[in-house]
Parts: sequence; C-alpha cells; structure tokens
Amino acid sequence: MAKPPSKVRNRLRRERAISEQHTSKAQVSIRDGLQTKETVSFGPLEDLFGYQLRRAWTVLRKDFTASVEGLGLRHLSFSLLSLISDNPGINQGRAGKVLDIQRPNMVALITELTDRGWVERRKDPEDRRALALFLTDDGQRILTEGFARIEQHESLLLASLSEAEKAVLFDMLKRISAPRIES
Amino acid sequence: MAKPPSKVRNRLRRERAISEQHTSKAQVSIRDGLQTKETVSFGPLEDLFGYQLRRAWTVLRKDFTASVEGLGLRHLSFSLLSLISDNPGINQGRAGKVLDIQRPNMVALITELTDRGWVERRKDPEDRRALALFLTDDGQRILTEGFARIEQHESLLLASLSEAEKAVLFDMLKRISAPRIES
DNA sequence: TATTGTTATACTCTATAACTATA
DNA sequence: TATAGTTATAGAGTATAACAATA
Repeated sequence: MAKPPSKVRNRLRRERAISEQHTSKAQVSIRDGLQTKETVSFGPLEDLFGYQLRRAWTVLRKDFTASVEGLGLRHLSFSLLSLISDNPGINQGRAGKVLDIQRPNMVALITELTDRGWVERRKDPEDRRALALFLTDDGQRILTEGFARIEQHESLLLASLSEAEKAVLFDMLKRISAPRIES
Repeated sequence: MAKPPSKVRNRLRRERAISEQHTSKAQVSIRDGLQTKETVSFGPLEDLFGYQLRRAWTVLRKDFTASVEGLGLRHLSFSLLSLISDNPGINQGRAGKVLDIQRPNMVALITELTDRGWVERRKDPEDRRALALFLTDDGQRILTEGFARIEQHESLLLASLSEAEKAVLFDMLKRISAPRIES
C-alpha cells in the first residue's frame, strides 16, 4: 500500500549526482564589486525582531544544508531522527506535536526515513491505530554523523559569541518558543 | 506583457473570503488533555542553535501572519515594502540582494505588489535594463498599518524579556547574520 | 562579456479538509 | 464520538539554468 512517493524516490536518486557545488559559503554578500555601490537604508525594519530572526535563521538553514551535504538529511528529518533516537517507540502524532509538524506532513517525512532504511514503523499492539517509531542501526549512524558535522559548523558560526552569551541567547530563544499553555 | 501570474490573482481573490478563522493563537500546545500524556526527552537536539532558532522563528512567523491578517502582507512582501519606502528608486536586483531574495523570486513578489497598487515599477532612464521601485500612497498606508500591528504583537511576544535582554538579543542575532565579507 | 529582469521549473516546508480503521 | 494515520491539495519560500535586452 501507500503509493510510491515519487518525490522521495527522486530525492534518493538525485542524491547520487550531487558532488561538491558549494563547500560552506553561507555568506550574504552585499557588495557588487570592490566597493559597496550604494548605501542602503534599512529604517525601522532592522528593529523588528521578526526580521532579525528570519535573517539569522536563513544563515543557520544554509549552514545546516552545507554541513550535512551528501548525508541525505534535511533539518526536519534530522530533528525527527534525533527525537526518535531519544524516545524509541514514540508514535507519529506525538512526534509531530513535539516538533510542531502537522500530522499530514509527518507521513511523507516518515516514509522517506523508512525508505532510506533509517526508521522502522511497527504496529503498536496496544493501540492498533498507532505506529511506533524506532531507529535502525543505519539511522543511528547517520544521526551521529549528522550531529558531529552540525556541531562543528555551529561552533564556527557562533565563534564570535562567548560561552556566557551563548547561554543567554539559548535561554531567550527558549523563552520565546516555549509552549504558552494557558487555559 | 508578463503573463498574468495566476498565483497572485488567486491570492487576491482568496483574500476576500478570509473572515476570522483564528484570531491570534500562536501557541504550541504540547498537552493532549489536562495532563501531559508522556514525557518526551529531547536529548542533544535542544542544545543545537539551529533547532532553537527554527522554533523561535516558527513562533514569530505565525505571530506575524496573525498580526497582519486581512492586510494582504506576507513577511517577504512586508520587508520589501519597507525597504522600498526607505530607498525610493532602488532596483529589483539590489533590493533582492539586500533582503537575500533570489533575483527570479523577486519578479512575482514585485508583480504582486504592483497588482495590489502598492508599488510602481519605472524604467530607469540612466540604465534601460533596470526598473526603479517606488511606493504608492496606498503602499505607504499599508506599510504604516503593518508596522503598527507588528510592533504591537512583537512587544507582547517579547514581554518576558527586559529591555537590556532585548538589546543583547538583537546584537547577537545581527552578529550572526551580518554579511561575512571575505575576499 | 557582464548585468537586469525574466521564464520555467523543482524542491522544501506549511496548512486544511476529508477519508479509513480503530478506539 | 474521538483519535492515529493517511490522501489530496494548495500556498509560501527557496534555488538553479537559460534567455532577451541592454550595458
């Protein structure tokens, strides 16, 4: 069952063709030549938190892509692998809730990971609707390799921040994204 | 010229149908009922900067969408309007470079803004390849209204941070996303 | 030759409605 | 009735190659 998702197959196929287009150039070049051609004014845009956060996230996203090149990981599949590794047997719905991924979007994601042989879906004997998720040995290997590469890249990216600054930054980001449970 | 981009037309049409689905619920609920069903372990994922940044950006993105509902703004079109407002006559390529938007992706973006009557494209008499961008009065009005709403939402979102913390946060984000000009 | 804007195209991520099989 | 997973679909953002007009 479950029609072969061509997108996943295509991704798997495409991967073989990737060589080394860009190594690690996450720069945002504003220069047009040797000189900055015109000065650009940002105005109040620069003072919006959303704008700064988007810019920073863009840098991190590109850096992530460069760091895991060739592994077949995207940031969503990577975070999902990591979550399954730390919570063997977790089901799709719960994993999606925790990572803020909609239920329908989990399907293709998990399918891709099982197609790659990194994750197993097993019927939960206690609730025959649910599917329990487990990492394979290959999945664990990819995850470990991914973590190593990403941590190395991140440490370079954050080299300009002190340990204390990093701690403050993490704390603030968590406070912003922490689930606001109300009623 | 320029075939009518159906996506833009669809968006404009769709807009009229939007009423009030969600008012401002940018919460990430982890709860399934009254009790947290199972405890989930995040492991080293929580210590990755990229992960935390993605989570925070997701919160901001949803909050942005809620705050400008009904105005027809997305975060890209909003930042573009703002840039044009502060740099009248800037051309597409330069605006795209500054905002880190690929050249081809600028086309539909600008087309949408001109279709809405918020931006004018004028041939640059000094370089007949280039198009200079200007805001219309309507564009300026929408931008002003957008800023007012977004700033209000952001102040609520960042209410848990002190002014000093916000300053530090902005400084760090800027240091991370600052263009790294090398050679 | 190089650059501006453009078209075509593809991939990733996000989001909603509706279905199925179980509970 | 409600929930877990699924299908279909659409919108939004990002990315590359190739072209015409102009520099």
